[in-house]
Amino acid sequence: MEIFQKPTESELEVLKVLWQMGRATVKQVNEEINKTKETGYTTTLKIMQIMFEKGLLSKNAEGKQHIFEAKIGEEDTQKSLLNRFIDSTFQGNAMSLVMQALGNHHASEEELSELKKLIQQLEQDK
Amino acid sequence: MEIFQKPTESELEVLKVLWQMGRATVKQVNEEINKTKETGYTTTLKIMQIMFEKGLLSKNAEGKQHIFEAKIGEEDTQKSLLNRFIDSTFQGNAMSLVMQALGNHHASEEELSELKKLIQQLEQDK
DNA sequence: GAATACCTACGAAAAATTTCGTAGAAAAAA
DNA sequence: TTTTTTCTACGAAATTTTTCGTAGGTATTC
Repeated sequence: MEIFQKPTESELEVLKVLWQMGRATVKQVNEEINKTKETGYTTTLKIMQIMFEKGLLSKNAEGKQHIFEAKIGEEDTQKSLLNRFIDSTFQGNAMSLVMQALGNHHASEEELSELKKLIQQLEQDK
Repeated sequence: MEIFQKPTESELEVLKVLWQMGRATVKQVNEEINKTKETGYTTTLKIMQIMFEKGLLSKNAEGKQHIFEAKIGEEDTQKSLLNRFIDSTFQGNAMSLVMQALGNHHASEEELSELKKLIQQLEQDK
């Protein structure tokens, strides 16, 4: 599941919107992105066209407009980007990343107990 | 501790070497980088000069050569990059990143018990 | 002290990414 | 049917990042 090339920052923004909405027009994606950051319509369009060429998105003509969908899954992409990030920033030391993330971000009780469950599971799989 | 701008990929490579070596000449950094990826000496030099201008590195003339040092710490930088990464890739959901990292990477027993200790601590700090 | 080796400075080319203007096609409104 | 609106396509400019060639300076060697 390491086939696709790393999406750029802009591409990732588009993917996030599409993962959330499922399928959307350029206009919709652009509007969503504009909640965070001002960007022209044609800019978003261009990014999405490039992503289509790269195979990151699929297109579907519906009348004059095109409906886009992400062709790469959220989890897979996160996984792949996470691995890269661990290598590039944490020297491959995943545990160090885990500890830092846990230390810096507030975790609810539920989350902690879920985490404990996962750890137990990992311990059993020895 | 969010003052510095995000280092580029190349800059991060330089930082990694300097964090490991403490202080080093361009030549040393370049040699280290070349173990992974072929890069010309002047390329590395240029990157390091830019980093110096940005305040990411400090320089120290010693004879004709300059000794460089990282001015930003490894942990702080990791922390800052990690936050950005969680936002950009995991929608701000740190727990989701933790779970994925744990699931995908093998953890030793020691690491797991260290992790459990941290969790206990977090639970107490409620 | 001339030749050689070793470094840095600088600028500019190359590559990758992002942004946007303009043209033109399709649909909707008048 | 003409006008207006709404989209996409395309190309090119702008920006950012990376790469490298060349010039010039300092130390080392002969």
